[in-house]
Amino acid sequence: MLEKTFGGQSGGGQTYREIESRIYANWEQSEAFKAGKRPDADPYTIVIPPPNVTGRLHAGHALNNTIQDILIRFERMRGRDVLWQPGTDHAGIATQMVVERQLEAEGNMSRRDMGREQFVERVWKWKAESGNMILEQLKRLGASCDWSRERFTMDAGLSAAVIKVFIALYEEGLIYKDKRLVNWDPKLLTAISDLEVEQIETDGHLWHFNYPIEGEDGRFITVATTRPETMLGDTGVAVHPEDDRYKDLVGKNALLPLVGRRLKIVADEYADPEQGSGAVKITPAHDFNDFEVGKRNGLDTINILNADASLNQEVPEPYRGMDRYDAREKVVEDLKSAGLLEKIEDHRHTVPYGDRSHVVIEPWLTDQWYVDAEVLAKPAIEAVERGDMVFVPKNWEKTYFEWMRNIQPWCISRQLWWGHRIPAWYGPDGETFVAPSETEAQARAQDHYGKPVQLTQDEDVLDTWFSSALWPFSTLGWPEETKELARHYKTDVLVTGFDIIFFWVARMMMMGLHFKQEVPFHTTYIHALVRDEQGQKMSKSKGNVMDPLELVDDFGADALRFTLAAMAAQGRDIKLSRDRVEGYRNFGTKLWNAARFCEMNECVRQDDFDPSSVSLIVNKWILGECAKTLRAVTAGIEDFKFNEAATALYRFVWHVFCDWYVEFIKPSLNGVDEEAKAETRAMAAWVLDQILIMLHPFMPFITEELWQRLGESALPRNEMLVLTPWPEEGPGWIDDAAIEEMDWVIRLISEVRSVRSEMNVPAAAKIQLLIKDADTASLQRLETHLDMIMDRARLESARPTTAVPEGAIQTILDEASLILPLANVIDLEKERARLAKEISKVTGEIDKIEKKLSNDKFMSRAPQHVIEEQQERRAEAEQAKTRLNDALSRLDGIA
RNA sequence: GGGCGCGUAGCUCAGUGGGAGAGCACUACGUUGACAUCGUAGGGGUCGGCAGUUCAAUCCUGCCCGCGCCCACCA
Repeated sequence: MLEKTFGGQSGGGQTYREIESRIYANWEQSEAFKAGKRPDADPYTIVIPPPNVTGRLHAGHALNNTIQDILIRFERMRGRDVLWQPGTDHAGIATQMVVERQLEAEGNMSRRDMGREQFVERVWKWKAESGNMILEQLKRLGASCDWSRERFTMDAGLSAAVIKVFIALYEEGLIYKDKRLVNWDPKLLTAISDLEVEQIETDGHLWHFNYPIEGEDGRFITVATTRPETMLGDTGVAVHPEDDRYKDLVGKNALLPLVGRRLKIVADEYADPEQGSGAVKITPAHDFNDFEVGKRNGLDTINILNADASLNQEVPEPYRGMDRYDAREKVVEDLKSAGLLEKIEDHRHTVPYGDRSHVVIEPWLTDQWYVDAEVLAKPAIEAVERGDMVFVPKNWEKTYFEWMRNIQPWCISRQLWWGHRIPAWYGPDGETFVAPSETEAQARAQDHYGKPVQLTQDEDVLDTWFSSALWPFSTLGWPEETKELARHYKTDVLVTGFDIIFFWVARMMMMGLHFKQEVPFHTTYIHALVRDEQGQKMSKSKGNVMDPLELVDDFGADALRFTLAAMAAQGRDIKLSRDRVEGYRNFGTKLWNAARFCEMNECVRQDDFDPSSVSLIVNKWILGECAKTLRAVTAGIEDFKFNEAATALYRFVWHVFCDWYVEFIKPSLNGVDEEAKAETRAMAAWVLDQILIMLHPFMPFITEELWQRLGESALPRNEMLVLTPWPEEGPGWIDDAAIEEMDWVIRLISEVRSVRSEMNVPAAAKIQLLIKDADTASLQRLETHLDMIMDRARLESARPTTAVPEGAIQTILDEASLILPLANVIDLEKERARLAKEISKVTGEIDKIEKKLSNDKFMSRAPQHVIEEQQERRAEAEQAKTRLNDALSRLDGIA
């Protein structure tokens, strides 16, 4: 016998965590998630977006993995040979930061004191101890990954893939080293890519300085800047070539205050005559635009910053070693005292911040490794143009194209220790040897120099996204030609949020096409971002993080999953609300109790049961409704419309199966017609099974549990639900006549209930008392009122019908007779108001239809069936109006 | 500056070229029978505004208002 609920106090006192981990263990033990067990079936493959090893499950992960798991479980049930490839990402910066923080907290030595080798060892130790948490958390969600194939981006195999790709691209000239301005993070002391820079709107100032012109006493040129401290690195001033104000100054020099350097005044289109004074100071070493201007005009590039953004030896003595912001104040002050500060304006502009360090990024001149993304992007653009890879929703391809068509060189070197070290070695004269190993590099160096030399390996590691870009094939064994690679590449669907289209999707496309000559996946499903109830992006600093694990603890994984699926409509952010999760927990309870009802009534499935053979109308009807639900759920998942699938299931289970079917079959189950009873029992059991199957991808735990438990008391199950085949609709399952008939019955009953409820009917016993005491006058009033009630019911029943109406009409009469004695509690005013309102509503509708039907154009151009519909509607409305008016006048008669 | 998206019930959101929907919240009534993690019923919306296309617009088009996000630029 089933308990009252699945989990919780009335569920045998077991927590969701206990029950769910038991079920999960069973799945794993039976290797249900293992790929390769159906060699004759079509493969279906998803690679997980590898969470950072430092990750802790947040709502975004929960959504992302719920969707993947729905797809995976669905396709597994449809018989495909499914591989959901799991793993984690080494997350260079994030992980290094976590471990460094830990060292700091322990009061141990810093990373640099410790030395590279020891530090990396320490990170590995950390990974072994705590790097698995996120995957354990995915298991709690029910994720059915093939854990036997778990990978890590720094595994030997994946690292080999990284080296191979690096060397191949280097040899093709698509990876190169270059000295240029990069986004430098002065806190983390590493270069970062454009994508890791966040532009943040900030209130700042615009300082206007006067630079004296050399040889022309008293003449100045005014320049403006948002960053006064950079003036110490100025090497020129630019004006527009067509700007008459400055034409005579081009070729002359300005004198840089505080420093005394001569600044060449150059003509360059970059200077915008409309902006400020039209003259702009040029600091090639510390501004991306200025760098280009400097290059074009042969200006010096003077780097005035240290790695930590303090000022270096290139500036006059008083400024040396100062922090950039202290230097800013001092520069302004000094210029002011020199009388060269023209003015200060308030100015709102964007300032670049590091997305991890949250400090202001400096453009800084360094040697870094770059990928020639433009060349790699070309095939990746074409593949999407051709439709080899489609975005769902399609709109995102626009974003993808936009970025890919304007792609910049990708800076892939990072000045970190945790990551794939760049396989480049340098000879004593700086000659570069890119090779798979130091031994190999040595050999090449020997060839080059003619003798053995001392080599030093490049200190840098690769951007984490470099290895992520290879994930769809590196996890399958590439560069080895494994059978998994042959079978599962290309993969089927990539599921991710739009925030990493550039970081990851685009780069996987580039690498996949370059090294496998095929797209890594044929579909990318972009889901919404999860936000909190206020619509804010969840973040720790805002304190609005909704912990999915807490929700799982409180309401079960199924409830959270169903919530996310039901809210996964495309094109909008998801706001996760606890109430909603609770509501879907209740849905699970409802299902559980429907099963409990079936169990109590001995509704057990029959081995040879053919659902299309049923004879009772109610059973024909539920079969049809079930089939319609099956269609909706299947189509919903196939089309990535998870909310539609979830809604269809919710409605069917609760509002069709529980609300109506279960109520309708109670008489049969308690009756004496053994044949009807047997059919109904078998049907109820069969429908319940269909529900469990269809619901399983969404709510795997509760459905699996019910599947097992319901199998105990009757026919044993052949296999676990997780491996049970998805249903196929049989011929004749949808019987339109039965559905129409039952729809009408349901409408009728609802109407009667509505009337009853409005009459405020108390318990039957009370009614009996009232009847005894009722006087003639009130009885008379009630009779009149009864007519009105009947009118309302007839309104709904104004159609010819079979079998049911007699009984239904009887029901109305029964119900109404109960109401009879209640004349005294009827609020006549309220009833009058209600009638008046309905009359005006109906009148309005009639007017509208009338107008439409008298429209010549409508009559000549609208399709015939539409005209007929409208005429029918008008007739119905007029009938209704008549009745309502009658009722109103009778009501007036009572009063 | 370029692009994307959103505005529908008190709240959160579905949805459709031809009769406005769900969940939650709210109100009333109801618990010895699957389920109070429940049931029955009810109130509540000129579908952001204006114009256009159409026989017909909440839906398509344009403009406007409000909100959000992405990219680029910013002396």
